[in-house]
Formats: sequence, structure tokens, C-alpha cells
Amino acid sequence: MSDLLERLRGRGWRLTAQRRVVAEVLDGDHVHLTADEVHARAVTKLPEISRATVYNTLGELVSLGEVLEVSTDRRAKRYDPNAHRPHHHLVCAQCGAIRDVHPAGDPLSDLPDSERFGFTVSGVEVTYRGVCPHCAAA
Amino acid sequence: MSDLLERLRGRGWRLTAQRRVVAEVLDGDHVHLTADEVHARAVTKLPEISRATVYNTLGELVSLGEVLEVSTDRRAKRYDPNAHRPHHHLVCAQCGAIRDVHPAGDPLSDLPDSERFGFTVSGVEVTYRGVCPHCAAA
DNA sequence: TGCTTGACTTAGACAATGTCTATCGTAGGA
DNA sequence: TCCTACGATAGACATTGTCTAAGTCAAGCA
Repeated sequence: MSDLLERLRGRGWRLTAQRRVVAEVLDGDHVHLTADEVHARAVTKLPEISRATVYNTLGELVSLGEVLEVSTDRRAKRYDPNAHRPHHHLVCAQCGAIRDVHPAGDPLSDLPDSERFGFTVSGVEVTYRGVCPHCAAA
Repeated sequence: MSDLLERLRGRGWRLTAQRRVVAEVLDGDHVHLTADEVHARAVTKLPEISRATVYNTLGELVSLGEVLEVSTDRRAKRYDPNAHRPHHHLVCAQCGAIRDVHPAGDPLSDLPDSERFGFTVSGVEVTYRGVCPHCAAA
């Protein structure tokens, strides 16, 4: 994580306590947190941190490419610190659990020119839907 | 569209003026409308239709499998009347335009068991991102 | 070390989207 | 035609995210 802080510093970031805390939260073992969850965890470390700051900081991390935004449902964006390895997501339709997955093949190459309608296609997101073992057992 | 109305009737739907109007709007040539856009168009045909009714009706159409929910951004769900032919979506990152696309290959078969983590995988959504010709020219 | 400055943070209002509830209306069967 | 359960309605409410104006502070510089 100090890697991340150093990288950010190198990009001209002012290193404030709030930003440090947000980075720490994302570095924990819980992945795919919502902005609100990030805020909740950040508050336990720095009670006076505001919601706007968390949103701002997450937005900055995303635009710097350090964190990915994931939109697997309409409820809330989730933030995926695993930005440096391309991957897709597998989502439980019942409990919302998310796993990173690495399918074979490249969906981009599956889209022929005739299906691109003149678009400059730059990326693709794949979301698998299913039921996780825990929900299936219940 | 009368097809659709007949199908719905066959499923025990009560055929009200409001539901008829929502179905008509979806049957128009504009695809991928948001709930709000559907409401706006419905109001021109039936001024007293309420927002809740549009939401309810769309939700019912979705659960009946007559319409697909599409979530290409965090702004709003969109409703895709093209539910009977499997397809994916190509979205302009600038203006939000959406096209239906039919890529080759089947992403489901690209996900090996070792990457399923015990999930029962039932579906997959693929969203291509890019810039449409119109925005590229601007 | 002690200023200065502009970037950062804050609280809270606001906006957009969607959901819920209590009440009223009506489609369709008897 | 009348009844009744299902559907529609208005509007409050919830959630998520954005914006603004004012205060605060990290980092560079003397």
C-alpha cells in the first residue's frame, strides 16, 4: 500500500490523512466495497471524514487508474482495487457477492467490424450472473 | 404489439389503459428508453398516468420476460423490448448511445469450472464501451 | 522553523432514480 | 348491472451521488 501512496505522491497528490485512510481501506482484504462501505470503514479510522471526500477520493483513484469502478447492480458503484490485472466479475443474483474471474478468450475479438457500427471500441465489461454456493445451499 | 398485449392477457394480466400505453411506448422505434423516458412518452398519450404505475408495469414486463433491463451506466435502468433475441450492448462513453450487438462466440463457455467458485452460472452480460461515430467527429 | 497559498475537506443542501403506502378506481367475471 | 380483487394514483420516503461555499492544512519557500 505504501507503494500506492508513493505512486500517488509522485503524481502530485497532496497526501492528506483522509486520502491515506481511503487508500488503507481499499487495501484491506475486503474487495468490491461500495462508496458507502468505504466511507463507513474510513470513519472508524478518522471519524470526521466526510462523505464528499470519500466520493472525491474514490473518483480520483479511478481516474488515475489505481482503482476500478464496477457496476454490477443498480444499487451502488463498487470499487475494485485490483486494477492492474484485467478481469471480469461473477455476481450472485441473491446476495450480491462478487468474485473476480478470468475467462478464456477475448470478447473484444468476438465483435466483428460489421457489429461495431463505426464505433471506436475501447473496452468491454463482462458480468456473469448466477447463484453462489452459500445461497444455493440455503 | 397486439401480440404482446395478447400474450400478457393470456398470462392473466388485467388490460388497463395504463398498461396498454406503456406497452405501446416500448413498441415504438425508440429502444433503450429509461423508465423516466417511458413515463414522459406515456404521459403524452395518457396524461394522468403516474410514475409508480410506469415503474410497476416495467417491472412486471421484465419479470414476465417481455422486456429486458439494461444497466449500462449508473444513471438509470433502460428497458430493451428486444427480449426475444439474445444480444449484448455497445455503449458510447460520451453521449450514452446504445446499440444492440451480436458478437460471435459464447462468453459462458469461456468461463472454466475452475473460475466458477461453485456458483451456478446462469447468464452473462457483455457491454462494449467506445465512442460512436457522431461523437468521434465532434 | 514559520509563512503563504492553493489544493483539500467539510456539512449540508440538492438532484436523480427508484420504492412504498394508503386510498381510490375499475376490469372483468357472476 | 353489480362486486370485488387487482391495479392506479399521489406523494412521501430512501438511496446514491453531486455540488457549493466556507474553512483548513500540506508542502514549498524564505
